[in-house]
Amino acid sequence: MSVAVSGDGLPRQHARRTSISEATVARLPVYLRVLAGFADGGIATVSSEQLAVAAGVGPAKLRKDLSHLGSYGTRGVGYDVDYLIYQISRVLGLTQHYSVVIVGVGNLGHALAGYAGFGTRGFRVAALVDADPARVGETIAGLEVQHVDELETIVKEHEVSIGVIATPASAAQDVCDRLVACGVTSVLNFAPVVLNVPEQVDVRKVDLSIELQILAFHEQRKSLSAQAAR
Amino acid sequence: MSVAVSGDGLPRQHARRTSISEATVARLPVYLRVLAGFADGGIATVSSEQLAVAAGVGPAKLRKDLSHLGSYGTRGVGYDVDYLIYQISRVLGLTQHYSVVIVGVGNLGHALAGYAGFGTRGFRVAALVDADPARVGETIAGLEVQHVDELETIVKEHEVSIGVIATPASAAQDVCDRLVACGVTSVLNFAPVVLNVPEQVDVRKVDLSIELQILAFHEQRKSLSAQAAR
DNA sequence: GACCGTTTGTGAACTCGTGCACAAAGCGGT
DNA sequence: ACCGCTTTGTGCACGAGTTCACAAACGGTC
Repeated sequence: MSVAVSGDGLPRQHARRTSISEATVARLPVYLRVLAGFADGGIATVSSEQLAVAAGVGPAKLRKDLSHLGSYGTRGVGYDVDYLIYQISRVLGLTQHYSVVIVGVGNLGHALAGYAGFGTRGFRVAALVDADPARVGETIAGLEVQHVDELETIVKEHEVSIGVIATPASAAQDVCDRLVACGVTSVLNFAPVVLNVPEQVDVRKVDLSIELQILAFHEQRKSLSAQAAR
Repeated sequence: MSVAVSGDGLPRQHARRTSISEATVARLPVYLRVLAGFADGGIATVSSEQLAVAAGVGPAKLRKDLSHLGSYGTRGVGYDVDYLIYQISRVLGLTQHYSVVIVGVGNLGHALAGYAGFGTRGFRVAALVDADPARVGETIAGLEVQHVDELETIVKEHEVSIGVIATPASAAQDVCDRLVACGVTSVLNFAPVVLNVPEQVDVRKVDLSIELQILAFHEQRKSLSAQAAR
């Protein structure tokens, strides 16, 4: 596998040596979690078959995914669990540390602040902020809630790279703009709006309402086909 | 279990005659929300261009998506907002009512119970259950928390069709099995595990940890390419 | 060292989703 | 009734992602 030779002098911002597709990147964290489970169970080696079953994908897809980040398996044997964990962590960038700021400390913000997933694997919640003065000063999960006016200061001081938006829909775009303005380039959005951001900023959205509606569609499809079969 | 394992090359594709692709279905709720905003603003007609911008997709993709559910636009004019809302709602199955049970009333369960998105558009939270006896009896968002042992009774009585799993990872598969056993065919999973379910059951997962790790990957990619440009 | 069963890594075919470009279709003005 | 402007719906080409199938590679055994 050769490293991409950039012959174009054009300063295109992405599509450089990505070579790892978005679909693969979305699955790597799953593999990582499954592997961590194997490691805890004292298993030193896994085959693509075992890993695939545990991760809920096909063995071929799994092997192709892993092949995109190098040849780290041993033919006839499988993959060394610890080594694979290290490699995936490295590719995902989890060997670095990322500071996260959570904006909006409503029901959801509370839950997020207490979520253990943030603490693990290189993520650290640097601050919690809210626009409601009544909430400022409250301590949640060992952090004191600060006012949203402090946002710029906080981002600069803690070198925040990831912003989590857990505000009402009406405030989300404004908060997002402010985050982007002070240099945040990754946003995780829980508000039910489509955020408008410059090209270099990555936004991932988590939207319960949408998930429910997708499930509703399939529910209807199933009940319709059951009816048709009658 | 019944999940395809080694050898059998049977593709577990659950689509029978879905003339609407999964990718399109995932976008329809977004269109619906944007359209609702237009309707609130008193706008009666929108072009694919306007809708596309507001929904964050390309105009061609939007038109193709809408064409999959019929020809509901008028050439030279655009789409009637109210009529399109009705048609998308119908296709998504939102004209029916769905009962939801939320399992696990920790931080996240609390937030979900209070989430307004459940109340709207045909979804009703029928019950909240938890395994912790200390939590049983507590009232959240107007609902009394019941013990998880009541799960089967609740599902039968309220004709629950959608189960939301907000338990710790260790309990998720067990809860899921019980939901499936009493007839639930759609599951929204917040626990960080890969659920094993029979073919006819749809599972959608929401996983904060995975989203963060995907963002981390892109953060790293951006910082690396910035370094290379130097 | 050669053989054997196992498992990886990957070319190749195939499916699915996206973007382009344009003809068909409607509306309003003359 | 015609013309010109606007916008939809869609055929087509392209690219991304998935699955298949198999040769190459490896450890263990004789």
